[in-house]
Amino acid sequence: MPSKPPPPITMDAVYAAPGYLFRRMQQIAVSIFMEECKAFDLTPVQYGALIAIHTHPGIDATRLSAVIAFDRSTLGSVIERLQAKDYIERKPAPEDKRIKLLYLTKPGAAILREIIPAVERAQARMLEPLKPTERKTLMGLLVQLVDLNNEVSRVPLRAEDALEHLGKGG
Amino acid sequence: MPSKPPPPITMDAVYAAPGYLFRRMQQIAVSIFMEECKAFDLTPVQYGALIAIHTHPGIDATRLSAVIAFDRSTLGSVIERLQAKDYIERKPAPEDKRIKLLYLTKPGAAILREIIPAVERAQARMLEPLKPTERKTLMGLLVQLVDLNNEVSRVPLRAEDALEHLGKGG
DNA sequence: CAAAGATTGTCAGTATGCTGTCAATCTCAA
DNA sequence: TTGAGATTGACAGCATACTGACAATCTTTG
Repeated sequence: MPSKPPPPITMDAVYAAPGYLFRRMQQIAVSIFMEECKAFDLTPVQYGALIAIHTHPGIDATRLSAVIAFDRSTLGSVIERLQAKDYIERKPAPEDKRIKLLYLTKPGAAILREIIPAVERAQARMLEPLKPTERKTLMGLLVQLVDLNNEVSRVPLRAEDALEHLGKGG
Repeated sequence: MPSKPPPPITMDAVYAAPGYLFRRMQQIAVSIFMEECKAFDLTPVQYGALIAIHTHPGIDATRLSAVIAFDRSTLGSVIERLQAKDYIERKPAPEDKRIKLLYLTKPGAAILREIIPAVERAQARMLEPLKPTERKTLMGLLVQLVDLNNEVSRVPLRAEDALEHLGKGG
């Protein structure tokens, strides 16, 4: 009794594989974002960081990395670039000498307000080829999938857990 | 008559945005791939390149970049690494001194055969949290979306067009 | 054939993304 | 209180990803 034959090695299998499709969509999404937002010189990641700092003023880098599902190491350089553009500032935490707290500057808050419509356009364009019902279905499935796979990638903390300290004393 | 109010600036909006979900899923997908394939020391991109060279022996770097939807610049270093591992070899094209043709070596073909089951496991794990019907729906929508957005990102050629030269001359 | 234009592989430069490590600092238990 | 362990930000190192530029080469056109 022969065991089942090995799967064929073809590109067609790759093109239909989840891994390929996710990589390709990410590629397309970044491309559309950069196109719509090119007037602002902000990357998707930098935008995400600004939004998170706006939502949680005084957050530290480690917690920020958890909130935007971003590696702690890489985030350092992202913060540097945002600081160089004068969009954020870092203040030492009084009660803990290790921590530096992150705040939006006035220009940071301003560019965030201005870029939002462009980001909305970008997000809409990514799904534009689909019918409205299909868009809802896709987004619903993706939210589920990301949520249920949440512990897989090395994000150290869930967003909620990461922000416990902001509740007390804020 | 006031125009519609500006959208609220919150992380919730980010978490439900296509751009965020695509980035997150790509992150998770790579993480799962690396986990399942860690015995082979191959990245998803290197795997894709090997598959493509296997499917199209004698392909050149530019066409390869089109086939796997990969930037021409980045592909240079990927090829270097695969060559350093002795998985591929490059031969100058006799009729065009600019071009170097890519071939799998014996070890390259061997590792490809061996890694396939691990890749299959990885691909399955990415969708595991969903029900079978939902997986099919999601993959169907993603194939559509990637296909219809194909010209957006800077991939220079469609896969089919990229391979015209391989038809003539066998 | 010669000049204009396109293609190929490569490089420099920037920005993610990851692992692993480290010193400084904080926390907690003995 | 002191020492073990955890946390924080920083760094080194590797691997994508992208833009733009370049010399070498090929193709097309006059």
